[in-house]
Amino acid sequence: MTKVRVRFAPSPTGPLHIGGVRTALYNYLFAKQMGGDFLLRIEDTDQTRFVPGAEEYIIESFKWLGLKFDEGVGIGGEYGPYKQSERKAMYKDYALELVNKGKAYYAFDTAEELAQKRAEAEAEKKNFQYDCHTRQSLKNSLALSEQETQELINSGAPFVIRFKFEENEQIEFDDLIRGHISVNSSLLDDKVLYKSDGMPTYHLANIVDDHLMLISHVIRGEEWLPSCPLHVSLYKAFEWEAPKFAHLPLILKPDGKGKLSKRDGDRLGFPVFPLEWQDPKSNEISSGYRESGYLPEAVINMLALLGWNDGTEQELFSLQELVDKFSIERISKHGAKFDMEKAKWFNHQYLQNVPNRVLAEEYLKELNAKGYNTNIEFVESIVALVKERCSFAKELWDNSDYFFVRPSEYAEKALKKRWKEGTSQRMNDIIDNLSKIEDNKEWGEKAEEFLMEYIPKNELNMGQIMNSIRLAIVGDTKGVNMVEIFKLLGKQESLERMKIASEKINL
RNA sequence: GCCCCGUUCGUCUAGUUGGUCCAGGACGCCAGAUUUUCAUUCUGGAAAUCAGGGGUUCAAAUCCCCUACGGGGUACCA
Repeated sequence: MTKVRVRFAPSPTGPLHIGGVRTALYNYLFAKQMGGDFLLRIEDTDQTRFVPGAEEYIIESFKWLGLKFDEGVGIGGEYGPYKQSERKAMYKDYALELVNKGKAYYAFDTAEELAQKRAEAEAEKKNFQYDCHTRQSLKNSLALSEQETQELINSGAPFVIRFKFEENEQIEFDDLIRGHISVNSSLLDDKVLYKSDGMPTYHLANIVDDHLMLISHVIRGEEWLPSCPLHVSLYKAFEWEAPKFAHLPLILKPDGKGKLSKRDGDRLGFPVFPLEWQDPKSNEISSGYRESGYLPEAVINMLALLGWNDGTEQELFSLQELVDKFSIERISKHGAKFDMEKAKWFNHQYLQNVPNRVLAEEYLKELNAKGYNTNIEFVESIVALVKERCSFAKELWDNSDYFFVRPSEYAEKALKKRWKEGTSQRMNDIIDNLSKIEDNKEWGEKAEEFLMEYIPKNELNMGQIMNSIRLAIVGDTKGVNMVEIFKLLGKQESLERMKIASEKINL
């Protein structure tokens, strides 16, 4: 059996779409499971759509995700170059080979002429197609005499080379996900293989490169399924063995219809791209998973499960587990709507596994940037307490700001519920009593002990008093266990805040 | 329009060769418990007449056909 070699082949026309990331991931998982190679090829045959920075973006994205290529752009390898623009010279010979074999032909119709044909057809609610029914009436080497053709070429007239589909032939192939597919060739149009600018189209380049690079499996998005019969026919025309095909379902937008687009992310508030991207022309910024606080492991896990599962109820998989358990047969056939709530849940799961120290170091930087001077041990103990209530590291602050700042105001709702007539006086009495506790490490426990005794003794309501204290110290009804707050804040600060509240609210 | 692919809870899906599926899990939602609060966590609940209609069969989410709907394609773009 030949070695498994798969490729991810994006075109550098902008940031990498999350659907593309999933395609790459599935390629990676399959390759690694089979002990094969995973290559990165850049398909930049359309020079008009080139976007500066896109290629670097793609490479950086995979670096962040932790998916390593074995071969390709940025790595090298013995089947290079891996950028199609650098392979430009070789494609023409292959196109000509097909012409010589009678499998392709020259076409001299200009873009304008074809556009007009299409417009005419559309006016009649029909569809113009360059195919076996129309090609004899168009300007090409099939309709023209050999001499006319030669003269046109010699005169330097621009031409393209088109694939010539045979008439009424069943083109059959098997898709690893969808099974057997059969299409009649008469329905297919004679796709351009070689453009007038001297570049191949995707169709030609991808077949030639996959063949030369010994690609064994083509795993790509469903949008390629309609042109797969052409690809299969090309392999046949070249008399090459075709790779196996697997066409992945698309990722759809969460609401409404259609495939997930760049706009949906910004509209619905979740990233569509792995990394933040600024469009070089419009300067428009699109958010990225990395910048939004997602962990790469969570993104990978989430994406892997969007259209695939291992048949058990397991949902959390490490990359290695995915490699071990992945199977193309278990990929679903239909598109999947992106679910941002589930994405969030995945991140929550993974965030809990990040060591407190690591999170604390990150958080400390954020605190320093905010102007708070503190130490790593203190931050680490805070992280340990509030981590589980966060889905993202950036939520740490909202869940623990009170450890660093005194409340500047008291939440209105909480105030109404937790601070009644006479509470200030009660608070003052409690402060007096707590002041008597020795200021050391045990002060928090001692304070609790005191309150557990004091509250019932004075026939007070436990919740009411504890929550008044919480309101005084935190400024809201949120926060971790009161004793933990006492401990971390220390006696002085805790009592100070209670005093301030008692004076400020004064009820 | 034409071609291709698809269609199980709101969402992601399980359901491999038809029977133990009056359809299971997860996210989300709702309720209860725990927590002196909020969040977390735990327990429970609602939630798909398996797109609809015809077959085949003793038996169909599972096989066949039709319809509807959804998606993709229909460029000298990938």
